[in-house]
Amino acid sequence: MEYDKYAHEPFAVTADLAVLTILDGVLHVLLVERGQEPYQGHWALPGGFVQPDESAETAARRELAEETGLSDVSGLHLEQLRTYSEPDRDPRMRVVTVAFTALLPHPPEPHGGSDAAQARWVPYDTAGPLAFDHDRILADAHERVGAQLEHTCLATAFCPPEFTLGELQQVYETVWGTALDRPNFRRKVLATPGFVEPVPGAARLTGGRGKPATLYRAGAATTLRPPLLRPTSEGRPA
Amino acid sequence: MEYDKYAHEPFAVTADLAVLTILDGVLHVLLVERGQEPYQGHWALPGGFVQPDESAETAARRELAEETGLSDVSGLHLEQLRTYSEPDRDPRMRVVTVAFTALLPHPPEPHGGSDAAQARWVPYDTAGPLAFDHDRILADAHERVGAQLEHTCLATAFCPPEFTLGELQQVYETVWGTALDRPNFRRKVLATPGFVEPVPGAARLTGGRGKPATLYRAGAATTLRPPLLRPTSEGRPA
DNA sequence: CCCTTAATAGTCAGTACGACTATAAAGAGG
DNA sequence: CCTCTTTATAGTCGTACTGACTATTAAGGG
Repeated sequence: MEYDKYAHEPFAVTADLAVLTILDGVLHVLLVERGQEPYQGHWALPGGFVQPDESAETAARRELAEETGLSDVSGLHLEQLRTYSEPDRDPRMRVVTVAFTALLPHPPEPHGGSDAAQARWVPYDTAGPLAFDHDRILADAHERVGAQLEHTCLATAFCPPEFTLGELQQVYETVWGTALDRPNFRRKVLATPGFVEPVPGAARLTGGRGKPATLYRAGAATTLRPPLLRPTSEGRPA
Repeated sequence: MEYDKYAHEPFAVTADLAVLTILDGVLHVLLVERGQEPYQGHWALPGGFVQPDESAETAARRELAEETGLSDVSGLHLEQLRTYSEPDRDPRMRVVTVAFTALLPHPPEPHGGSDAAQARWVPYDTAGPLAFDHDRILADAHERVGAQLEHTCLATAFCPPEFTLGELQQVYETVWGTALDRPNFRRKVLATPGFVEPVPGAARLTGGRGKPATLYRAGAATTLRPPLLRPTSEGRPA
């Protein structure tokens, strides 16, 4: 790195977030409506400028707290996705964006955020054309999360502290968009030590219609060996 | 993203590279010796400032060409690793670094690079304390490449256009640091459609001592389904 | 009281995998 | 020229895992 080259051009650096959650069995993403040009009135991923004293991670967590109104975002899953730096991705100036993915269990109502724009949970499939290159960022986030489900215990990040195996399976089915065989999924999950552990208490009391399910907690494991691969569905180009 | 917040602070953006290759069965990384403060005389990952008209990817590829002296870097594997943005990672100013990994088959002698510093291939294990947070970047790159070998056909990027299965296996063994069973490795690789394809010509003529091996080319596949998992070695914390 | 719903248990054949053994084809050294 | 070493390649075998099922259990709804 050559330092005397500096002052060539300053970059603005932002941290943008693809905040995903599952509402009523449908994958949702948190979007904000832009209150100003460019792309005024368009929907975009929440985010903001990285401040002088914070890292991109810190900025992302701060923005996440502001946009969702969550009081405690310290335990939430936040992961760097990748950085987008094409010169023309912003019509106004040179902006480099470090994108993050965040996974929420049962999300709160986003209360407009601290900024003028309003925030809303939007079904992933109907997240129309977004501002800037946010369509691509969102697609990258979806693909990344889908891939992570195969190799990590990340799925529990979509679930509340205590959950049933049915709910965990729904996470996989929702993100992957495929149906899974229930007994096989159960066998696989329980055979992975540290993925989930049963809650000593009793079964679920919620207004479910069928047999009550036992509740589980996230275990200590983070990686899935062997992985839980999504159905080949032959279509996936190798 | 709020634009009127801009002008708060300019960031310098650099693209740094963890260029890996295998020399004599040992994983090597390309390092440059810094010619100026800070960290003058220390070794560091090659890299440089992103110019106004280029993306981080473009800058990384340009730096790669400059440092390695390769005339054609268009076909080489280059992949974004992650971005490092801690406020204090550079003692001089606020620098955000987009890190990349690059994989080379048979590398050329690095001829000092275009910048004053000299460049050299250094065994990964002896890549001592590096400047800035480059130790961490290098470790992240190693871990990422190791993980990619499990799920992608990336290993061929370490090999010349035509290679033997023994050479391909050596890539896995070198990066993972573990020995693999040769017949099983061979069975697995050949059972994955599109991973490698035999070269119609004859076997290798090189001065090998044993039975000549058939030559293979990289196939069209990019992902490995099912994955080629590294030996559990029980030690890996799940 | 029966039907529906959902959770959980269990079966079974095909496949993948790890650990081996065996054979083939080259060079090295006497 | 023969043998030993080296490396590639072929094949075996028992275990574990997977996908596709069927069966049973425990709730709620009409």
